[in-house]
Amino acid sequence: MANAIPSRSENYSEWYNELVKRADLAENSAVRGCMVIKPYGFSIWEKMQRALDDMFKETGHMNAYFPLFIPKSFLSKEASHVEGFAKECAVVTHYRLKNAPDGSGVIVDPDAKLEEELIVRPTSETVIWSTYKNWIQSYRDLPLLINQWANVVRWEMRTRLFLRTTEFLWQEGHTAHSTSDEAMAETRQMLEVYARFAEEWAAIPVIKGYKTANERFAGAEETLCIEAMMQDGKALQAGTSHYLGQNFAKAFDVKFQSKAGTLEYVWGTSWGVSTRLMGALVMAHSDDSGLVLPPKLAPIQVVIVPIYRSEEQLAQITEKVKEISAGLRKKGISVKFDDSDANKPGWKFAEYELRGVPVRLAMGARDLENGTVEVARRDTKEKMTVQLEGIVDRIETLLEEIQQNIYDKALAFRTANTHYVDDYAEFKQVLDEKGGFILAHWDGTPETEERIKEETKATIRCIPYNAPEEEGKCILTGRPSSRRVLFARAY
RNA sequence: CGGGAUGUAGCGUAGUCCGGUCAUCGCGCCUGGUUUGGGACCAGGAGGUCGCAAGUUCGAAUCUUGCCAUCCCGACCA
Repeated sequence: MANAIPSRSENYSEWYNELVKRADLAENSAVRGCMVIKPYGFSIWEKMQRALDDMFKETGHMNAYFPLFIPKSFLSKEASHVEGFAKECAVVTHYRLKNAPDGSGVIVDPDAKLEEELIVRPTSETVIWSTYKNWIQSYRDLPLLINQWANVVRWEMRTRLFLRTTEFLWQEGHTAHSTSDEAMAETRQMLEVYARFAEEWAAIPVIKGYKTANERFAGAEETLCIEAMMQDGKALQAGTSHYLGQNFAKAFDVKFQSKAGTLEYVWGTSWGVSTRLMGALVMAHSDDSGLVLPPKLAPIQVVIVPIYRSEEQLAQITEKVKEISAGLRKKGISVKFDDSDANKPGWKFAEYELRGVPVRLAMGARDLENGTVEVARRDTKEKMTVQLEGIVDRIETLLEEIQQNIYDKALAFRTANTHYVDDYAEFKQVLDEKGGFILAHWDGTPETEERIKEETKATIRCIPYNAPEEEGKCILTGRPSSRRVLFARAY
């Protein structure tokens, strides 16, 4: 192992950083805090986009595109929204450059100052609601179900590839409804979509729940989220869906005439997932040998490595491989045949493990003779030699098995690292010694939540949907509580 | 922005205290050959304003000053 990446146990965050770079997902760019998503990484993101986009369409949404720039005044219209977003934004103040008088390059032309500054969108509620005002007059115009795939900018202090970058890619859904109930139903529905995507595609089990008032999206009345556990026990918010009430409708004066003839403000939602999901994918499944990708999101699902001593042998192998590839492709399975002679088989094995290719086939002289092929699965690293007959069906089944196994493994890990705690001292001890999720009682006040956060760095990730009614006492104050909430240290 | 550290080839590094054949080594890259069932080997080769700018000196990667950048720890966050 000449090029081993750091191990998870030694230094988890270094393992993550190295893995993202070495597996060719992304790298830091020349621009502070901004990353370059490389082709291999981007093809995973494309698969995520495709899966999510299909689900959005199935639930009746359409894509549209709104401006990158937002007039500064828009951001002042929704009071709590400003509070949450006005701070870390990129601001365009000028529209022209000119040559520096001393020839040292270009400078901003001071005469080209904008009348009103433009904000590079940190999220698009404001531009979109200002547009919706023109689109909505009647209850017949509702519901309005729009999504946009876009980039946004948030001027974060410290960045990490995929997890927190200054510019990131995401999708943001923005819907408008004639009733509160319908908006709330939409909010829930989209959280379900996210949960289904996380579990069925990314193979990441998630906990669905409500954010506390402290953690709520700026401008939302209710924020729903899915929370995932990473292999270091920390939580990662994988998606959010917000019930906006009439906040943005009021801020942008978006009203509709009801069937009864009354004029009412519309009800809104917004929901989003970002390239942060890429980080979640890496941290949830991968191991010390590299990425472990769920087959449904893997850019290459099957790689075939020939092992040969002569050109004739390679030709024979290639012929067999063509049959297998054709069969796999017919089933929609992506295959790569790596017959480059730049590297030896051993090198290729390690390389494709690093890149997380779910299934590897190796074929050599031995196999030609016996009519077999070596099948290796990335998730368990098991290898077996199997007959060529029926190989395509076998691989198809194997891919499904791997998808399921990766999910099961993540779920087992989460279960093993979720603790029920009833005492504050134990709470701190579990956090420091074991990490993971903690289900504990909380008195429901922001003050208590804040103090626990300050003292332990743990936050309330969510109030789980399915939290059973249970009498208990707040771990900090001892005041009564009727259900447990989910605490964890988070990304 | 506060605290700490680091900038030497595409990447990772030695040398910096003590100025003088010191620009070192590994990976990668190029050429040719032998190899190929778990990260091959041999031979040859290309590649560096030592972060930038001043200064001290006969002489600076090394000393001084000032910039710039990056990383780690905080405050902020999808």
